[in-house]
Amino acid sequence: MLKITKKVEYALIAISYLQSATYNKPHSVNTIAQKFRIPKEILAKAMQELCQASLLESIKGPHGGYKLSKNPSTIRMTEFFEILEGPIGIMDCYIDANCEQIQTCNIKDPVTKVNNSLRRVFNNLTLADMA
Amino acid sequence: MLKITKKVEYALIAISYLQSATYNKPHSVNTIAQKFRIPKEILAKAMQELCQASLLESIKGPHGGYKLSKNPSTIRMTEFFEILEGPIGIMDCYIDANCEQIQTCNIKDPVTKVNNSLRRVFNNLTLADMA
DNA sequence: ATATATACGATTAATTTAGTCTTATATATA
DNA sequence: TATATATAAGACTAAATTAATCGTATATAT
Repeated sequence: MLKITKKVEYALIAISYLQSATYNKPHSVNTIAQKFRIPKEILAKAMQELCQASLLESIKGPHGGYKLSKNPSTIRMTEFFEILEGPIGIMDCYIDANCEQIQTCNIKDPVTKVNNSLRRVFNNLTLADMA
Repeated sequence: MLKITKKVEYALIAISYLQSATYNKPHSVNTIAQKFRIPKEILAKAMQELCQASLLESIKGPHGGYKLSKNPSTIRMTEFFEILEGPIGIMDCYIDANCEQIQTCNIKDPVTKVNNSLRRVFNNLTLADMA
């Protein structure tokens, strides 16, 4: 119930590690994956997405890897989650306006309120809180 | 991201309906399923579980169905969710203490804090808020 | 050149969720 | 008392999502 995906979990582990590790030195996906015994391919994909969103900086080649490119305390968890998995919400209708049952739906308003509450929780948490 | 299941969604629809409908009269799964165009079997299963947890009262036979057996404003969403889907938490380790990576896990504490925040949100919402 | 790293897409496997089907039991009422 | 309507419960199938793997291209330090 209300689970995050492994991709997000692995990304959190990596970000937490980057915060505790040497700041100016890049850390490779291989290193992190081995250290925490997580599949490197999934982590790699997450890191690429975070890089595209410019939360991370990537350095290619030997001794390369990823570095934090922003202060984690400035990144809200909402943003982090949504880069990796799209909008936060307990039901899809929050975005998917194509729901045919939208007229008869009797829980639209409360669901919106719950979504807002959830977003409030994750707006008040930053990546720095995950370290 | 952080979605509820259809079972929970359908149960919310039904509970919301029961709150707006005649209180002392039972309402059948068939009626509710047709009214909101949702699959009756899934709804039926949810209703049975809520009945076992004595949130609902069931009346068998013709003119039977389900009635609310408690004031919805006294039922926390936490309780409601957990009857239908088990413990709330963004990761399984909250309950599943068998995780082999628990020693090396560097996000255990923050994840616990997030879980607590989530539970706080749903502790402060009651079923009455969903009507 | 070579080894190490990211980038990205395709594919497969596993798990979870959603939905259907079947049978049993209770009961109102014609 | 037969019948139709309802819940109870579990088995089963289908669909969708998630997790994991594989392959190939590109960049770059040494």
